[in-house]
Amino acid sequence: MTLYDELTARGLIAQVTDEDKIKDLINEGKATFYIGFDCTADSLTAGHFVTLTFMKRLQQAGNRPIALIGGGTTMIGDPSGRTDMRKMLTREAIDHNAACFKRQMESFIDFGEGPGQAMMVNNADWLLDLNYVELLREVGACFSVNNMLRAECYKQRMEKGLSFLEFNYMIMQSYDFYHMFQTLGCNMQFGGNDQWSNMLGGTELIRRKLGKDAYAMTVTLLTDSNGNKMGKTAGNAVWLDPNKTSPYDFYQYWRNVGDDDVMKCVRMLTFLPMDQIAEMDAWKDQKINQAKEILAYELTKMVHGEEEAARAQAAARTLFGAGAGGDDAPVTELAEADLTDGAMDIKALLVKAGLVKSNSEARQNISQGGVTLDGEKVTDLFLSVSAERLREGVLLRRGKKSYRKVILK
RNA sequence: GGGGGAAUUCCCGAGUGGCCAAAGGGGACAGACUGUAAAUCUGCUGGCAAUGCCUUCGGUGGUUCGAAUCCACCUUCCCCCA
Repeated sequence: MTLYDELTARGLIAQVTDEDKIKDLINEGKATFYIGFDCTADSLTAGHFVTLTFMKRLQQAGNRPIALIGGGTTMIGDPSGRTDMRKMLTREAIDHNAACFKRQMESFIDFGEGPGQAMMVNNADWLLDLNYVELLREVGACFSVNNMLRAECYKQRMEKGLSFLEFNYMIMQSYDFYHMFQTLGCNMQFGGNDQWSNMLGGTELIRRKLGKDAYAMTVTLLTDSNGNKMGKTAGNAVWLDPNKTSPYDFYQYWRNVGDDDVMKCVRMLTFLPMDQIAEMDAWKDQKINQAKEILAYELTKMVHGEEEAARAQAAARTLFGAGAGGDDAPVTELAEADLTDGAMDIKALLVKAGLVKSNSEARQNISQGGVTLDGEKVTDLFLSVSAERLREGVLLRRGKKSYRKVILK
């Protein structure tokens, strides 16, 4: 099975500019492809996951990835899929975020100087020095505003308002491709499907300016069966940084995907062989939970390593299985200073363990019967837990899925 | 350049001097039912030493016994005309 066929079978390819050329290019490992990252946060998210694994697949076939950090474009802000304007970040913040991204990417992508090894570049290096009038003459002339306004990415914004700053995002992104095509031999751009129109801007620019062909390929956006983007819980991103989203929570996110979405995720995100996936496809009802476990395990392994994945899985199994052991539970340590009169109020304990945000929330969860302490339902809002008991460690659980071991040191 | 409008809690959106911690919906969270799923139903949704107190309705000042609501200025956005 060729790489392209596999990508298609996995449902990863959304759109391509020239199917035959691209097939040939990537199957033969002849592509030098770039993908842009808008570094608006200090960690990649589960939303970037498909893209990262896609990059990895391409690299494994001998293609050379270029990870482009949008140090320059982040200063403009991509209006795609947004109804509001992005915050503008300082140069320092962007640099910091870029460094964080690279560290995380290194567990997927092989960076280095050799053939096929990935490189990381920052478009601030060329965008920030552009001269306005020169740019207008050089590339501005190649863009039709009429066409740009028809682009999907601006449609939404046409109703809500689009600043000239953001309108230029497409031009900057196109310029990136044009620049790297010439300086790095980058012949293909790759990205999320929401980037399609911006990407076409680049191939178009290269054709007009240089009379050469460059290609673009987009990856299917990972959405659930309701059409919502995946990789978010409660409006917050699921981060790849273990300090922002613990390996356990990361595992749980995938363990809890809807029935209708499991196999799609397995296909798109894991590196399991296609025949194994075909077999899993037949699993139904109760057995589908096995597929979810495999999905969660595989992904956690990729991001946090085998050891963490095994721990998260063991923790989940004890917690949701028969025994309420909890030896693998995430631990919160308390100090004597956290106690008042040699004991701790149950609400304070919940807050301290990070299971709830405030005492009020704790009160609510308790009165709704959602809190258990060592497996026993807490009914007393003013329950006080003694130091002795805390010293031995208690298993605190809120709702079905959040729990923590709390121990006094 | 001229004129008109808007900014409300996580989001959408009501409220136009006290009855407002602020309707309604969405989302989130908890409970029931389940399979750690979905759907459904119920509860809940600013904070706290909690029949009370504190902070919140773009920002800063002001009027008033009392302001999300009125006034002034500022910021951002939208619409119409040029």
